[in-house]
Amino acid sequence: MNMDHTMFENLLAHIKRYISLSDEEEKKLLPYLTYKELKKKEHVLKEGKVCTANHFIIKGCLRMYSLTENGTEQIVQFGIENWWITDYMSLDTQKPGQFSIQAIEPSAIVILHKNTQDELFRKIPKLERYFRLVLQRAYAASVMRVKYIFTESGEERFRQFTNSFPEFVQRVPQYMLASYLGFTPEFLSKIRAKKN
Amino acid sequence: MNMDHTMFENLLAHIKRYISLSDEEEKKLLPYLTYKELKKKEHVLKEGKVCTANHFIIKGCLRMYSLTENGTEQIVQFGIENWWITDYMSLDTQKPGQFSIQAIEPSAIVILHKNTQDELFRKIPKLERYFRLVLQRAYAASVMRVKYIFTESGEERFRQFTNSFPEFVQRVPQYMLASYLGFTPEFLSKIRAKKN
DNA sequence: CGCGACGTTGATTTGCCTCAACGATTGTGG
DNA sequence: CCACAATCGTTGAGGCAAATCAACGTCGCG
Repeated sequence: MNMDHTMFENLLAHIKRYISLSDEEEKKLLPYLTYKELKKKEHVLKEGKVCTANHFIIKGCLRMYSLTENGTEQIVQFGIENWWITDYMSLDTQKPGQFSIQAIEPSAIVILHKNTQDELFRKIPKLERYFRLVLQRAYAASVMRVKYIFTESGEERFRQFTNSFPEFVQRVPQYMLASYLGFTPEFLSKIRAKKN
Repeated sequence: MNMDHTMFENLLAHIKRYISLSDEEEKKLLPYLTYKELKKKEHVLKEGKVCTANHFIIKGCLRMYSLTENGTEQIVQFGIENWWITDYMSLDTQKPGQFSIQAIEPSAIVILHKNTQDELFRKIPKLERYFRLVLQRAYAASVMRVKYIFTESGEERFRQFTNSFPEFVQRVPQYMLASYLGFTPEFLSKIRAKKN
């Protein structure tokens, strides 16, 4: 693990997009963060476990997913650089959750532990604002997603997603993209065969 | 309009579920709030307009929806007593939004205006925490909803929703419930005809 | 090299939609 | 207070988007 002091720079830069942060506040913040590198396919959370942390992605790509009755995996969220990813439901209730979180690529994350989070927020109350804004955007995006799921066909959603995130589509296997968009890999394959 | 000082009690009580609030802070908060009563079918936001406020529901029931290409309405959210409802996307970007918000029943709301919101948060920083927690729950619920949309059939989603919110199902017309759950009124009617 | 993971293609099936016609209920103006 | 229209829910026939199942090609990796 490459433990120099630049590990947290991406996160600090991200925070400063939303709020100002003095050098002193930065220093206070760092002890609450843990840096971790993840191998491809490594999990940070497994379905049925209590979620104990929030995860900021420095590098790489993670997915949050859930097992369905027929044994397949349903992806509900992807996370890439500069995104926070966690099971907020389990994190909030501290009960076993329904989601697993796993690295799709070799990745690096910063971990913010639940058990010290409130103490951190007491020391740097501004961070409440930062996370409020982060969550507001995440929620807005999630509501938009529900709208698209209901108003657009699978094919339309695929085309829009590809147009919006062309570089991301290259990074993940097609069967994961299909799962995230809510249809089967076979169907995605047929869409691509048509117009291409 | 019944303008006595109890208008904001529901909201104050809701805030105090998440954070403490002194009498003095309460007094500082009140000037930033506006109380409004809504007739059935009255709008607080129309698609294509910039969203300028967040809305806390004191009484009644509202829906957020969007017009589809074929002219029908897609409901993306319901709100009842003690819920905040707004188009966070438009509220954040201050660009025209994709959603309308309308009272389904005669309702009463408290309005928190965007243009004074930051000033309020500067006076009572604790409120950042309150909204962070509110948004965290809303986001968690939205992610769960996406999961159910993808992993359960329409019929299953209807049964689960009915079991989870039996009293709410009574309050809204079936065609709105069908829209929220992502299928047609005809289909909902056929589900009910089966097992009943 | 050989195996397992991933993507493709085709045949068939199905969950839900569309369209249309028809009761029941609500509400509104005369 | 009634008449009539509009709104809402129901039912049935037919159609379509996407799922399922199965077989096969290809590539990367141990």
